[in-house]
Amino acid sequence: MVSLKDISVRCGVSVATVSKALNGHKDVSEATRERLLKAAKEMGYFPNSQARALKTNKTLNLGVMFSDEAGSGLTHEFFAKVLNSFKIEAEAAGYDITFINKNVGRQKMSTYEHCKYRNVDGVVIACTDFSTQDVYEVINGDIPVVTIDHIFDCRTAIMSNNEKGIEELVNYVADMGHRRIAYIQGNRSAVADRRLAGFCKACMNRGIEVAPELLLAGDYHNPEKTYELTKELIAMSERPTCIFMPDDYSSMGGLGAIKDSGLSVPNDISVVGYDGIAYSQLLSPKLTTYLQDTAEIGTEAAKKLISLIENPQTTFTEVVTVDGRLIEGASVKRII
Amino acid sequence: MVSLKDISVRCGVSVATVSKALNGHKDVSEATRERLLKAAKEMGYFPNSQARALKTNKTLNLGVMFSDEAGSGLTHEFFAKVLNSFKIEAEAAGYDITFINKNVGRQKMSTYEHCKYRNVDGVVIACTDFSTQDVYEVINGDIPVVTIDHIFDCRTAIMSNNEKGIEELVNYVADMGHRRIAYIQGNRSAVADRRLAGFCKACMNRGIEVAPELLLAGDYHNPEKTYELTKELIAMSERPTCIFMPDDYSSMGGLGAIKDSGLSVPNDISVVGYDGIAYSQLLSPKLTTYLQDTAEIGTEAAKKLISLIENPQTTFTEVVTVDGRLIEGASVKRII
DNA sequence: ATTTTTATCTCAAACGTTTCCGTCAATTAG
DNA sequence: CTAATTGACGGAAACGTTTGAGATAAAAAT
Repeated sequence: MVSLKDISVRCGVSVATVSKALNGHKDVSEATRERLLKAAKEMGYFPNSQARALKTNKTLNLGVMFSDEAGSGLTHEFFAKVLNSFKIEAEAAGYDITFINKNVGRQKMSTYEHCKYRNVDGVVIACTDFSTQDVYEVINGDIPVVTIDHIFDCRTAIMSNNEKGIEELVNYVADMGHRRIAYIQGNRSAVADRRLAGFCKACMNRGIEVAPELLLAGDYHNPEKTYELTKELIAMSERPTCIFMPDDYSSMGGLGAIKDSGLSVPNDISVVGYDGIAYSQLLSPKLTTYLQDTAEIGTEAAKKLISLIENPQTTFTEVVTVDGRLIEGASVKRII
Repeated sequence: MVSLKDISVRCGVSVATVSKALNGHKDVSEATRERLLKAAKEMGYFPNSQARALKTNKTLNLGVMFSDEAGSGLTHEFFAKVLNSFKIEAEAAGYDITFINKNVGRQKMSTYEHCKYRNVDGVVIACTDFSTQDVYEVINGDIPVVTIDHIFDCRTAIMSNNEKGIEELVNYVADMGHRRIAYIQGNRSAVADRRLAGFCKACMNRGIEVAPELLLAGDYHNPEKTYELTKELIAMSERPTCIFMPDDYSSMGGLGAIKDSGLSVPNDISVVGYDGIAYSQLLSPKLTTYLQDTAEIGTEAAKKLISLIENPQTTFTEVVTVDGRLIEGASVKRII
């Protein structure tokens, strides 16, 4: 490994000068700068990030805390897409991203401790469960943090506009004439709460009664559970004309239940999903759903985080709301 | 930030002793070790990974090179799952993983240069295109490397058994009585070649003619293209009784084409996919496909890479083949 | 009682940077 | 012509570790 020193001896200058030349400081003549740059290139020099970080306390490294009770963080399409755009934006700004977990070497440590150990410049948190000790520690630590889809006091959050998304779907469905609408919730979480709030509010605005028996407690990303619940709904004496599934993926289970019951979508019953994943538009009929702007969420998260890091004095905690877009498929039938 | 020095002054011992105590060296008495450990904990000490790496030349950090012409690396379910299990295994062994790209700070650099800069202990490469200059540099560098689904000379590779997968599918389909089988290829790559080879070989073994007009050049992960090609196949005078789709995701396009033509699966035409993604089993009929053992691939990749890193002298380059498993759905009809 | 071993700890260099401060010559100002 | 300014560069400390070689004292062996 070729170091600054190697260059300095070969060129007969001091290490300090080489460092300054390569980092574009002004107190080095143009002539020597070029000479040193040339030598550096010839010798295949690359800065040692560890040494640099040791001195500067900047690692140009962003931690990603992605957890999920199922442990399948990356397999989750929403997370994967958000992370992907986060990564692209971060990389464009010169930051690397590394996953933060709970052990390094043989030692166990908390996520926060891990962040300190690696000296990440900032952390983005995207979890299904924000109520853990691990999250709490990071939130209360002194590393810049951005959270996704969860609001903590005094921390910047990027929020997918869940409330608005559901509202738009309710309005759409109401416009199609539906009045008896079932809603299968996701597992209890801030996101689920917000969506439910949006549902109830929009129903109220449209004068639609929210019948308790049509408000089912389901799970996100759980087609099996959704299958069961959909069966229950279908078996009702006064069957709903439209079902809100927890998300697109789960809706596959719901659609299966409907098919297995000898009914068809949208003729016998209408269905809407949530997320706007690719598959939803490959089904027939295409699913009417709400596309979350995952690209924008990830990009925004990276931008805000980097801004917090690089301009700590001028950047303030804020909540960024990212709207999505209703995708009109063919899974909702006009009944009026 | 509390350092070894802080502990040493507080406890009245030398920095060296603290270091040794905390790292479990034997030349420190049990009494002082405990005293130091206690102090370290109380003071909230955490080792500085940069300083440590600077000395030891080990970062406990693994680079991940995930590229994809579409730039959608993480969104790709196969990649995401492999990466996920890779991550789990690596973390269990105490390694972090960071994505390697082409710029750090304001500077542009090649992937290999980036690896050197970050001093990753090893790199795993999973790309759709292995023929780039960037891959070439890494392969020819001096960092331990494991590749996924591509074989380079003198480098360990983890291979999904594509040949066997297709062979099993052909045998299954042949057992069901199909003789006129269409095969939509993925885009030109080592994987596509291997699958095609498996297809031809198995057909030959079963005495099935591989008709050139039934061998179509398609794309992986491209439902639209697959839609078109399936339409072409359906329109043939002597229509195939079974179609091999490039992969499960693409097959959604093919299934759409069949439905749009007023035909049904599997009654009018049989279909098989490849990958075994979750969605394929939520369709009705369920897709008959080949489940790649992504968990094993990722786990194996991490194990081999770590082994190369930690036992450079006793570990040799090898090719690990990971078998998958045929999933019998209901998309292939028995016609004999 | 002397020597050897063992256990425990310290010294000090090294890893590759960055950066403040100082030096020295050349240029400009007075 | 002297004094002040500027430009270009070097010295050296510092960041937080690790580690082999030495030091010291206590224990064991002779």
